[in-house]
Amino acid sequence: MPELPEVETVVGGLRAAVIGRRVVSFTSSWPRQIVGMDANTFADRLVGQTISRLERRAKYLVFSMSSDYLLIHLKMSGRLYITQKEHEAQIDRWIRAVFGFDDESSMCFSDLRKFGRLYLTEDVEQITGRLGPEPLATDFSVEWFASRLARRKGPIKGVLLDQTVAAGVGNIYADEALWRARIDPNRAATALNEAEIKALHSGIGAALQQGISHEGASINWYRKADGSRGDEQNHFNVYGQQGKPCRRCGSPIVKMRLGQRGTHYCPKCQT
DNA sequence: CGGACAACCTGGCGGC
DNA sequence: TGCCGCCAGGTTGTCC
Repeated sequence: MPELPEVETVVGGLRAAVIGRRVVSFTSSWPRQIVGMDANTFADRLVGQTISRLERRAKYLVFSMSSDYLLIHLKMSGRLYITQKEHEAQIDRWIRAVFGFDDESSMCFSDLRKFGRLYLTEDVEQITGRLGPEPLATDFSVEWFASRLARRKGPIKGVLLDQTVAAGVGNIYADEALWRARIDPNRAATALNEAEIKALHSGIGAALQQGISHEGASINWYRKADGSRGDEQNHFNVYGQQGKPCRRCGSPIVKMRLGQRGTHYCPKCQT
């Protein structure tokens, strides 16, 4: 589920509620979500720390605490909600962890598929160090992007999903970016010319920006921090649009399998 | 190092 | 209805 725009939306929805909050309790019903230490160690170390900042890095939420960073990755089905203590149980069926705060509110981590992960570390780089630049920041330059593509023989679609290339892009926004750039997802990354790389670079930015402006895509599990849905799913050009006419040329959108991922594109105008 | 693929989980959906 | 297989916004480990 959540890619860069969804995580960005969740971060924005949580920030006001968590900044300045001290963690007074932590419970987990699925300890395997905690990476690198057992649940008791995690809880003991976390409780008492105060949240000073909340940022997004790629698809991670990064909470700056008194002496550690708390990182959360939502993977496919993770949700984060702010709620009052007495309402925790009724949020949804898949609450795997609850962070209790000093003002009686809680942050609930719901995760149907149990792929989501929690990290507590003094050194945030240990977890985010291998990620590529933020695709919406200026250090994600066309030149840098081109240099990364030049050493990848495989299909461009797969390269867009590589978090060391465009950190935060996932399956939806990769397909949408390729449609915007009119590039066939099967094309070898090394075969793209300068104009195509430039178009793809700006296609990535435009697709992500549109996702953010619609507060993410709620196809299935993604929810905002207040439990409501995003709207981006109503604005897709290709993702999930198989059989429907291309908004640009009218010919039917096709879904295929590329790598292990469903891939949506217009065979007529993406070449 | 790169590529291919299985694994991690649960639930929804289409087909029979 | 019921069962079965397939699919899903992601990453990581293993093998070649």
